[in-house]
Amino acid sequence: MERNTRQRAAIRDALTQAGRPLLPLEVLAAAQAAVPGLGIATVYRALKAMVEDGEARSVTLPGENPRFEPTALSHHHHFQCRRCLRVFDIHACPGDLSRLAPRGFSVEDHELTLYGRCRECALAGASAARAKSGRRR
Amino acid sequence: MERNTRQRAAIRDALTQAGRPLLPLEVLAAAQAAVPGLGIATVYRALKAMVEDGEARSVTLPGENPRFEPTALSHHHHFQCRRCLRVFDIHACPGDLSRLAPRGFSVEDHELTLYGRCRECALAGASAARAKSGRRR
DNA sequence: TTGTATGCAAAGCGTTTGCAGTGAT
DNA sequence: ATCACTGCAAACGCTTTGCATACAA
Repeated sequence: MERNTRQRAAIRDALTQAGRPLLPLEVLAAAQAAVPGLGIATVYRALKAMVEDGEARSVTLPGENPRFEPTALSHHHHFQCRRCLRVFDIHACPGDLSRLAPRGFSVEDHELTLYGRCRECALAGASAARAKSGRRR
Repeated sequence: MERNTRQRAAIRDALTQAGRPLLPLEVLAAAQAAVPGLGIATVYRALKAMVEDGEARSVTLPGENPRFEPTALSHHHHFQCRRCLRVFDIHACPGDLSRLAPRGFSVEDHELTLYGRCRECALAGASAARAKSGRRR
């Protein structure tokens, strides 16, 4: 039977309060605020258990280690900024994509990641370009 | 300057002839047909160089190690079968997705993965009740 | 009391790197 | 003759696991 420990509560809270997918080390850091002695192995074990229970899922972007997020979130996608590398949740969806698959294939699910610049980095890049070229937008 | 060695030729051939993204170990196995003594470190180094040259790119699916494919392929996406876990190329694209991003965000690119059943596994699943004859590969 | 959960340290695994020898130019 | 490339093995970083202890139930 599964037990309610301070550690698991802290880990669960860290995930739900983040608002973005977290790396195991980020979960550790956040949860250690509530449980100082928390070890990384416990984080991995708890995350694994939560994924198996369908309580959490992992999100893996190319070249990055897996991040974790609560499954409770409604269907959504991700945006990674190529400048600051942060990952954002996107609460929009292209909808049904089954028409893209070859005939005979059945599509059950999809995952979409957008790449580009987040608002902050788009502004930073724009002003950098302005300064460099000596022109204004 | 970059040199043309048997090893790199074999690795490049393995990638271009596969028709699907390959794991480093799969590249090694395929390329060893041409260069028996080939080492895994050489594969990693060659793949890294090819990615930096824009000749190849890596594809990472959740819970899987990175796979590699030639960049020469036109823009496409991937389909992973949840039964046989094989990854297929999809030569279709939902098109412009910039409307999905929050305001202020600029979208430069996107990556899409569909999940479901490939043709074979869809058929196998349908007949699984009467015969346990599901074949992979 | 019973047995799961925890923390620590060691082990695993995929990937990277140092080094001396090899081979393309 | 250079000097990038290669193979081997050691090193690395992230993740998992073995084990003795702590603590929910």
